[in-house]
Amino acid sequence: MSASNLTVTLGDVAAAAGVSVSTASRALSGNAKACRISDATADRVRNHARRLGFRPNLLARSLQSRRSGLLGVVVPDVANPFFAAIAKEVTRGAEETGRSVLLADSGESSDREVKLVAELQARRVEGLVVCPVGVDSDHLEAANAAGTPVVVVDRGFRGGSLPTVTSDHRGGAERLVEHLVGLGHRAIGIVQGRPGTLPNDDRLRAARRTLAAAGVPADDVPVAGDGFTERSGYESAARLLADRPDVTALFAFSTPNAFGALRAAAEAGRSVPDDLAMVCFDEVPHVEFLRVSLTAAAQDVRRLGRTAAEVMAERLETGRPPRRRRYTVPVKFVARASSGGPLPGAGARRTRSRELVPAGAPR
Amino acid sequence: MSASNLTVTLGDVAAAAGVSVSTASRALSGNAKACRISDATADRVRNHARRLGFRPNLLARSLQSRRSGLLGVVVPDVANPFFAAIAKEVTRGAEETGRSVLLADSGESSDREVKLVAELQARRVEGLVVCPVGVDSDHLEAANAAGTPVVVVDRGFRGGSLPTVTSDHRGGAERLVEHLVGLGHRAIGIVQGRPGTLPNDDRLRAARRTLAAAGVPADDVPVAGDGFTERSGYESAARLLADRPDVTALFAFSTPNAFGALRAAAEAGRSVPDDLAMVCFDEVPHVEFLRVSLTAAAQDVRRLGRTAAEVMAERLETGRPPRRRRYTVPVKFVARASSGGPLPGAGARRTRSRELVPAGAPR
DNA sequence: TTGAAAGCGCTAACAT
DNA sequence: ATGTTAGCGCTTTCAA
Repeated sequence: MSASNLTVTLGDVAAAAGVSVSTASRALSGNAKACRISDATADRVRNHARRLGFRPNLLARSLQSRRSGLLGVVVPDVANPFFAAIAKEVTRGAEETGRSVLLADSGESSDREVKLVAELQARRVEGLVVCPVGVDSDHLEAANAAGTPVVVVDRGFRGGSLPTVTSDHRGGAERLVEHLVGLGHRAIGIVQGRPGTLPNDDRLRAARRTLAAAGVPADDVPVAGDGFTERSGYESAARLLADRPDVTALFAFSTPNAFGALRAAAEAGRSVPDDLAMVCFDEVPHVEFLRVSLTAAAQDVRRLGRTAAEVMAERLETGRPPRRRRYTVPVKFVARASSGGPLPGAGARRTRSRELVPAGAPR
Repeated sequence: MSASNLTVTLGDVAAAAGVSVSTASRALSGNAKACRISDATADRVRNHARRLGFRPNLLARSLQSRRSGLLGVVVPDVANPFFAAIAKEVTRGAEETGRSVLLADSGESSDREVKLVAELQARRVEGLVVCPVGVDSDHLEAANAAGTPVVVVDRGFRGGSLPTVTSDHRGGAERLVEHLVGLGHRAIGIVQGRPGTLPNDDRLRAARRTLAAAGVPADDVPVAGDGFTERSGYESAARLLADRPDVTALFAFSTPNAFGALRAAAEAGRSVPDDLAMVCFDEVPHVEFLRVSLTAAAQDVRRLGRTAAEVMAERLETGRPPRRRRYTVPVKFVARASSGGPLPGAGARRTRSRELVPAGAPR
C-alpha cells in the first residue's frame, strides 16, 4: 500500500518481521531455499518488505559485493546518431548481464575523456567501453591494467593491447574506389576526415592502394580535410575542386563530409552525379529519415555496438583477456544515385540520373 | 609513477603516511585547512596518495554521504537523435553540478520504463529526468513522492504534479496551419503521431482550432496515423490521400511521419510541393546532415534538455518543489520548399519550385 | 592538530 | 533454520 520509501532499510524490514538482518537478507536474496530459511519466515519477511516498500540500496550492496553492476561508456558526442546507436547497443548488452550504463560524453575532447575515465573508475565501473577521441591511449591502457577492462570501439590505436572493434575500413574503402574505377573514374578526390585517427588512415591507405592498383600513382591522388564534419567536408571539397578541376569523382569519408562536399560541388557549379560522382563512407546508422541517395559503404553501427558489448561481456564473465585484439565488422556497399553511370568515353553513354531525393524507406 | 590501483584504499594511504584514516580523509577532502590539518601532514598524505595511485571509492563515499551523485535519465530510444540530444544536454547539466548520468533506454515500452525507474531508484539516483513512453505516470509520481525528484520532458501527462518541459506544440501547430491557410489551403490532411500522447494531442487540437478559425469544420479535417514513425506516416498518408483526393496539403506531426508521407505521396503520383504541399513538426535536432527542405516547426531540442537540467538542478539545490509545473520551449517556424507557393486560384500563380534536395548547411 | 570509534546498508562467514 | 559478527571504504562526530 504505502509508496516505496527509499529510507526503509533491511533493518526495518527485519525488525518488522521479527528476525535478524541476515535472515531478512537471505529471505530476500532470491535463494532463500539455498540458505535454508523456512518458507514461513521467508514469506513473512517478503510480505513486510513489500508492505514497507523496501528497496535494497544498491550502493550498499555494491560496496559490500565489490561489484558495482555498472558499465562505463564514453563517446565523443551522444547526440551524434552514430555514437548514440553504439551507446544503445552497449546499454542493451549490459542489461543482459544485469548491469547498468554510466554514460559520459567527452565532447570530442581528449582532456575530458581522461577526466571522465577517471571519474568512472572512481565509481567502480566494472568495465569501460570507449569510443576514444584522440590518438593517445595511455589513460585507457592504465585503466585496463589497473583492473577495469576496456573495450575500444570505432577509433582505435595502432599499438597497444586494447581489444578494438571497428568497421572494415579497408574493405569499405576498397569497394568504393573499385566502384568508381569501374565506372571509368581515375581522377578521384578524397575528402578525408580526421587525419591520425585509425578509421581515417585505414580508409586513406586502402583508397590509395586501390587507386595505385588501377594505375593512379599515390602522388596524383588529391586529399583534403581535417575532420569528420560537414564543415571540413565543405571546405576541403571546395579547395579540392578549385585546385583540381579535372577530378571526376569525390570520395567522402563520412556522411557529414559528403554533405559538405555536396554543398561545395553545387557552389562550384558541378551537379552530382552528372558532372561529378560522389561516394562516401557512411557514419550514420540505418535510420529511415536520414537516408539520402548517396552511394556508400554503410557501417553496421548496431553490430559495432553489439560486438563491443559481447566482447566486454565475455571478458567480465570469464575474467580472461579477450581472444582477439581486433574485431572487424563488415560494411555494406550500397550503390545509389550519387555515383552516376559509367563515365563518358569509358563505356556506355551515361543517362541523366535522377536527382538526389530522400530515398524510399527499406520496405 | 605506479598506475592507479583501484584496490588502494584510504587506509593504505593513511598507513603509508603514518596517520589515521580520518586524518587522511580530511587531508584529501579539499578543505584540509578547515579541518585544521597541518600543512605538513596534508602534503605528506597527498603525496602518498598520489604515489600509490589512490582513487577514492565513490560507492563508499556515496553510501556514507547518502548522496550518490547520480542522475537517472530515461528515454524511449537513445538512438533517436531527438532523445539523444536531450540526454546530452541533461548530462551536461548534471555535470555542472558534479553529478553523473545513469542512462536508461525504455525502448518505447511502458513496462520497461517502470522497471528502469525502480532500478534507478535502487541505485539511489538523486533525481530522474524522464521522457515517458506511456500515458500512465503512477510510477513517476510515486518516485517523486518517495523523495526522488522527477522532471518530465517531451511527452507529459494531463494531470499530475510533475514538472514538465515541452515544446510549444500548440504554437507550432498553429503557425504551420496558418502558413498553409495563408497559401490558400483548406483541405489539409493531418498525418498524426501517437494519439493519446500530450505532444500529439496538443498539436492536433491546435491544428483543428486553427482550421476552424479559417472556416474548416473539425469534421472535415482528415486525420490518420498511430505513431511518430516513418511507417505510420507512410500508411496513414497513403490511406488519407486515397480517401480524400481533394486534400492539397499534409501536416505531418514528426520528421519520420513526413518522410513516410513523402513516400506515400510519391507513390500516389503527387509531387511535393507542386501537387501537394507538406509541412511538419520537427522532432529532429539541428544536425546538418539530417536537413531536408521541409517547411517545419523546429523544436529546440537542446533547449528542451537544458531546461530540464536546470529545473532539476534548482530542485536539487534548493530542495524546494519547482516554481512552475509547465515549462514551454518555443519552436521555430521555418518556411522551406515543401509547402510550395500560393495555391492556384488563391493568389499569384505558383512557380515550379525546386526539388527537395538536402538544404545547405546553416552557414 | 590528530585519533578512535561509530555507522552508512548490505552480505557472508562463522556460530549455534 | 536463524542469529552474531565482521567487514566493504569512506565520512564524521566526539575525545584527546
